[in-house]
Amino acid sequence: MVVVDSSVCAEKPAAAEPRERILSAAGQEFAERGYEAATVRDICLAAGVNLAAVNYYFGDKQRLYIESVKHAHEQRAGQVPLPEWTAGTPPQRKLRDFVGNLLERMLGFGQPPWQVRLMMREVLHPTDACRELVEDYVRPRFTLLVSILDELVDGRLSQTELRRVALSIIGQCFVYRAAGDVVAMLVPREELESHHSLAPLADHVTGYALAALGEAGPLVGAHQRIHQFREEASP
Amino acid sequence: MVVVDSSVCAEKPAAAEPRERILSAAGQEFAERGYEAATVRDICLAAGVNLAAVNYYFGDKQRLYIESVKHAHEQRAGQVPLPEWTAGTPPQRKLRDFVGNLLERMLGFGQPPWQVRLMMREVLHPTDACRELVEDYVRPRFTLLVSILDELVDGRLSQTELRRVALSIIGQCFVYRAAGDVVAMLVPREELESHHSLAPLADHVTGYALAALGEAGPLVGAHQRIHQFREEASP
DNA sequence: CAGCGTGTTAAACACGCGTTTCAATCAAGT
DNA sequence: ACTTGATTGAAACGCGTGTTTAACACGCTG
Repeated sequence: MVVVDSSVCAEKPAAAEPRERILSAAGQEFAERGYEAATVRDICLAAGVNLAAVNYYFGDKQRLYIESVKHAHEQRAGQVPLPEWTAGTPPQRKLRDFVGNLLERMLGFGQPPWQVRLMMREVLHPTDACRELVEDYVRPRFTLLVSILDELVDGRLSQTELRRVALSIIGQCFVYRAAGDVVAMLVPREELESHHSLAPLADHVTGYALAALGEAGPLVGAHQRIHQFREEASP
Repeated sequence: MVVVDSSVCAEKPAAAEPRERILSAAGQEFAERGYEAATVRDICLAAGVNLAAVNYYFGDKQRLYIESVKHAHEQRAGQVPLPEWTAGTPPQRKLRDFVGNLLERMLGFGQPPWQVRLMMREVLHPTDACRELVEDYVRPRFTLLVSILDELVDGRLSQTELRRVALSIIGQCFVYRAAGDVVAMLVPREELESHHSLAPLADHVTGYALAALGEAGPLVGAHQRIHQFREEASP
């Protein structure tokens, strides 16, 4: 009967602690087992709170799920901000930065892996609560990528074609995260590391795109060429 | 207590009917709702059989799931066979055929969409039962693609680089199926059709790869160029 | 101190699930 | 026609789930 919204908790940082713990535990459980298979009991056990807490703070399981997805996204969003570009930054460099940024967020080095996994579930089977997440978060990034590509080809491709190229770039990054387990079965063990480390992947995807767009030489025999667009000391 | 295996049903085509119906209904339910959310009751209701039938034919829910995944795969496998190539077929043509074939299987035109959706779930979260599916089915295709690419660049790329390119190609096709709903949110309504129809997509992916590998001109201003590699009358 | 709201706890509830049971039915074999 | 085994039918059983309840502990206010 007691209605609790986030603004109340923002005023009381001491009381916000169990709420945070529940959100974190719920995110992990939902990401690992899926919505149906994850149980409120396990979540509360992992969070170290009583079974009734989830109902007290969130009302029911579904609203807990929605909040945990948002929570995971908000944590992720601030962690890997886009680099700052000056007016003179060449589009090739922007593209490399964007791809590196995208891969860093998707493969999530040094960050808890369940956050992305949770969002991947939403991508595969969107729920009402998270369509807004696409609007607020995914679309701006997508639009940015399209504009970078537009600058790169200097208006020589239509918007339709630009979107296709953008989806090609995203798809190449996407497959490593979404189908990561299958990828791990397909490539030799010793090669896996290079397939899942950031810089070689980003170089490959960027070089692949630049070559396809005629903004760089073909991939064949051009292994090191795009290194000029890479910042050496990554943050 | 009664053990029933498929060989027995193969001898009695009349008795094989309910088994097939259950498999089909189960595949649909599992694909739509996921393993946990799908209920045996709904499956039996949709199949028009009694609740006890699933236990009689398959033992329990898990074995029904495994069998339904295999069943969906086997149906799919025979439906879209790879085209026959002669010794003189150029690798560009092979690549275009392969990509078209991959997209046709993934986007599944004119075929029940739940079969692919079911397998997508497995790709995202592989279960024990379906790792063999990767070995028997995915790996041969992947190896074939790598060999086509190898023939295309005539040994000028290492196996590691070839695998990366292969994954890039697969990723581009993959994203349209796995993240199809999100893609639908990102591109304008009227453009959706062209993004989800086979020939333009296959042309784009193939052209993108050929351009990146230096086997064709860049995408910019080369809209129609790869049509020479496309068979006009697709089966 | 009494009153009250906030947070927490343990126990219980109602429901839907996978699974089992057992009798009824059907199709041959002899 | 009777027997036998395979198949189907309806009902029930446990069990685990999400959710609710009511009692309790604490801190603050008047």
